[in-house]
Amino acid sequence: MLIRTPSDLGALIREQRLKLGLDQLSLARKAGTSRKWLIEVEKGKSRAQIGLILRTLKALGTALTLSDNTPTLPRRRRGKSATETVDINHVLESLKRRK
Amino acid sequence: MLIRTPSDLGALIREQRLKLGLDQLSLARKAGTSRKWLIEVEKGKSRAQIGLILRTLKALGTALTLSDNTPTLPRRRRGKSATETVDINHVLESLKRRK
DNA sequence: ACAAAATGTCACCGTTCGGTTACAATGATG
DNA sequence: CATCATTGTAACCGAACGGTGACATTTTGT
Repeated sequence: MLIRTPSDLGALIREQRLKLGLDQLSLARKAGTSRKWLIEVEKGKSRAQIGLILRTLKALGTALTLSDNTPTLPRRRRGKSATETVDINHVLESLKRRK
Repeated sequence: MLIRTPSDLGALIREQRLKLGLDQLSLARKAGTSRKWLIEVEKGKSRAQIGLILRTLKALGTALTLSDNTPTLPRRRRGKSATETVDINHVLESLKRRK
């Protein structure tokens, strides 16, 4: 998934945190930040510092890569097109959050 | 290439800027930042704001993606489950811990 | 070598940061 | 219901932010 806005990033951080079964305090400690900061970042804080962000991603076992956005020709998937995957974590997350 | 530190990011931004034949002032204007800020970012400023970073990357025609480095599970045979990347036991474990 | 362009450095300054601490709200479990 | 864990909110405050504009240095082209 492409990260184009701070909100995208916050959502992914939260998603990954929950995927690992960490609460905010645990992750904040692991990343060397404060829980307050993590809360704001997960909400999409646009002025958060890149250094803390990268430390947090590292604590989550992830890293960023740069994707060239130059218009590419549509590419055909190899094999069955049914390889479109379902994000089971996302599904479970949605179920948990239903009111 | 993986972006693990602010210096990694700065180097990539500079590289991409030069690749496009832009000078610092042009890119700064395009991204809605100042030249001073861009200079510091290209040098690896760790406290640069994520929002400005993302605007800059957009102006460069790029975006970020998240690469998951969590230890992967043993490979399975090719076929449907070959694309499965979720450790269901881990997920359930996580859910239990939420009590 | 010279001029022009690009890059780097500096001081000023209002704004915002992020850690800390405490407390409230939400939610899951029994 | 009561209890506990998790998440969200608030005020305080020294430190750093990022824009501006001027100047210095380096690189580029002729």
